[in-house]
Amino acid sequence: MPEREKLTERRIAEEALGLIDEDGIDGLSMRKLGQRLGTTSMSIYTYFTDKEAVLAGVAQLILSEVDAPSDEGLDWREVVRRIMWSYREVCHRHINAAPLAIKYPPTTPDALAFVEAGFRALRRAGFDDQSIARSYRALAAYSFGTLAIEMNGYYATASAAAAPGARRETLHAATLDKHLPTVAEIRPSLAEQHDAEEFEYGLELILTGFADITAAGGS
Amino acid sequence: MPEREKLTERRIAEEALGLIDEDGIDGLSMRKLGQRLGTTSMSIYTYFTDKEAVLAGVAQLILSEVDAPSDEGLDWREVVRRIMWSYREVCHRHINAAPLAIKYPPTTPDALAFVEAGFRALRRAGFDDQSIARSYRALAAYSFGTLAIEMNGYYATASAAAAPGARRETLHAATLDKHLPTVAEIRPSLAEQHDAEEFEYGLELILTGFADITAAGGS
DNA sequence: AGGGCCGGATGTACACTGTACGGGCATCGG
DNA sequence: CCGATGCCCGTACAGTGTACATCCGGCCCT
Repeated sequence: MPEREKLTERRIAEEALGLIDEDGIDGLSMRKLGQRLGTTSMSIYTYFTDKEAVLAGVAQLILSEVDAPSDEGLDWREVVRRIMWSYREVCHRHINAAPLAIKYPPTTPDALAFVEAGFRALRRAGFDDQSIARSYRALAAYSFGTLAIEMNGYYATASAAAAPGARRETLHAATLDKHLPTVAEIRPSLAEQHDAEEFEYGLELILTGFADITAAGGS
Repeated sequence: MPEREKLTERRIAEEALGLIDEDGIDGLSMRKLGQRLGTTSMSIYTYFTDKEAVLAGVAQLILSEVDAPSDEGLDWREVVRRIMWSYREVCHRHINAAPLAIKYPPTTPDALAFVEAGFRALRRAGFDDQSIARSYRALAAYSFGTLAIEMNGYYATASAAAAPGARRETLHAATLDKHLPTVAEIRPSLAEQHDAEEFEYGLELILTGFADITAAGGS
């Protein structure tokens, strides 16, 4: 009831993000969102065509939180590093909403700010258009994948007793892992990985690869 | 009606996959699945605790389709290449179900077969446990991210008129892209990328990085 | 000032979802 | 022959997204 502020596309997305932060992405229903805004679910449809559109709006919101460093006097590598780490930080802070940042590309100016910053840095470093596009794609792929792994505790569930929901065929760790000896051997090393370290490892690996591009002379 | 075959965890997962292939992941409902199996929705709960468990089962199913090359006489790079390309091919063939392959790690022996093959190849090439875990993670991250990008036509929607579902604030391409000049410049290059080529580019980049690990002597 | 209008907000209704619960069934061990 | 034990299914319930019709409040035009 206190929420009698005027309804706004922005405000709706913010409140939706709050709800997702608390209850997860499936916990967001139009009715709950309407209630949280002090109205009903149908009011939202004045500003968004769909529930999907609301989700896309939430994605824009969190993407706009990513740092967009001005590249004055910064090595292009450093600019990319800052963007990537900031992206990761933002998605971890809104971990429940992270799938949205993966699914919906940045489209609004605010959400595109960090992309612009990255592109500009690469351009100043002498990358041609195609190399920039390529690098963007590789970096996006890497961060998406990293998030996907870090989210559901990928390796945690992987190490758990297999086939969690299946009622039959629970494979006994001891006996059946002898059909997959190497998997059994490596599992512990997977479990004890540190997310941040591994993220850095892969990121630097990619940056090194890019450096070779520029060394080879761009196009 | 013709479907009076005995109900089975496997058969349920297969039929669910078929339904997802046709109608997408949201098009799968327990009722439709039951009907397709010749029974009702509730019968499924004898074999799976949840709808989620069914989805995890579908994931195992498609993961088990990935090639698991025997590494006899193959360079480890070639083994990894085959696995990665096969993984990509399988996920593209079941493009609607691909998010499941990302969300649920392989747990059943069949689904783990390709992981075992990859691990074995790396081990024979002299990678220690930690390096194998690292490489697995990096490769998984890359393929997940690649899929995420290739799935929803990431760059296609990115290039489309912005904020598709929002009723207000459609940003006019010409005028507002002057606030994001570099983005505007690069967009065409993004649009004309070829998925397979870019996948190969990134994959080879990663493999080269791994080679440096082994050259440096493993640990 | 009065009347028309129109866009934002909402109430109701419908088709559909996942699944808890309780009963029916056939098969098998005693 | 009698239980009993899995498999199967029918019903019921709470909750979902949203189409559609309605309402209300402020603006413009005459």
